[in-house]
Amino acid sequence: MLGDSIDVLEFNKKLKTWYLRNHRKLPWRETNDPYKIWLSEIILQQTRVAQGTPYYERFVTAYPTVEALAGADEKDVLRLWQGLGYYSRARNMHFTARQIVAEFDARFPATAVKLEKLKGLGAYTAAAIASFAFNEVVPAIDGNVYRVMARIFGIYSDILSPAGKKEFLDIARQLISTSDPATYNQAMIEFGAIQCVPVSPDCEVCPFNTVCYAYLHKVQAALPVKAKKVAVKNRYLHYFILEDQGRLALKERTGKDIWKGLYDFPGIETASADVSPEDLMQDNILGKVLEKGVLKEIVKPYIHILTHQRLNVKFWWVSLRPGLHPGVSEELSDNLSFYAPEEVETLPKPILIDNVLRDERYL
DNA sequence: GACACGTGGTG
DNA sequence: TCACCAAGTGT
Repeated sequence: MLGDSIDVLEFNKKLKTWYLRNHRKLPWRETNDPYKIWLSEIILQQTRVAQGTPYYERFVTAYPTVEALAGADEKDVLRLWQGLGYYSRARNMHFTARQIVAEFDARFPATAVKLEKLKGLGAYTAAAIASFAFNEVVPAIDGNVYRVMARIFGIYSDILSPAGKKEFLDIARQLISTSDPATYNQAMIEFGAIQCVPVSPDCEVCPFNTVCYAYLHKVQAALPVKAKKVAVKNRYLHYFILEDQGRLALKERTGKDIWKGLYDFPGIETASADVSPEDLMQDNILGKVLEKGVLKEIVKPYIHILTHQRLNVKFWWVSLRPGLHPGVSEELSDNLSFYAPEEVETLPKPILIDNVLRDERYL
């Protein structure tokens, strides 16, 4: 399942050897105290070690135990957190400290499943605490681990999607050392943090460079895959429905834009929802034909949602006077042609175009 | 499942 | 300058 090229035992041996030789000494690695491990994990969420370490030291000094933290005022906790960002981490941590004292006699639950029920502890943090403090055999998969796994095993699943996460988790469960899960997890994280770094990793000194998929295929930069959260963009389109005795002018979309290969109407795009008469008349098909026909604004605006675009669309119906066709289409545009209703029905069109024609009782 | 949540570092 | 990111979680 991991691919025939990589043996689990061998992988673990190499990883552990690398870790014992290369890992950094970090204060929260010197303890098995679940409270301190928890503190460090919360602080390090989406936060660099260099930035979080001073906060960890201050918190341990100010609140050495979960009881001490539970006894603090929230505003003092937030004050100590000041500058770290993501302040809900501090509020949740304080809330959870009180819960642990009140409900669990100040003792941390010892399994990832139980830990994950606590506020501020998700899958990663729960697994990390269970593993580091209680030696539970459960993979702690953070951003570093996703990167390491994606590259070594050539996994292209989106690490931000639930399906992708499950895939990584399934593989990690096969991979984790059952004899020393804590070191395995620390090693995977540390390996990602200082060897298998996001940008320009030094693969020449990597112990896995004989088996690493990303190295062998030179796709380190492409892994892991994180689906881009492309902002939905607003676009404002104005379509002109040119009608010549029942026939409509349509053209095939050929560009790199949306709806390639489908047929729609001529039109313009504007920067905002507002369109001035100048916009409509200036350098476009409507300007050329308007004097030859009757313009009817279709007041109802259409909203059409694409994956990364929100189209705000207005239609303008232009009834051309008889006798213009043929000839008009050639004058207006190369690929613009007039089609009878039966033909319009047959042409492939965006559903938006189909909708407006049915709304207008044309189809 | 998308989005908000913070700050400082990096190319 | 600025997008992108760094040991994620809650809604």
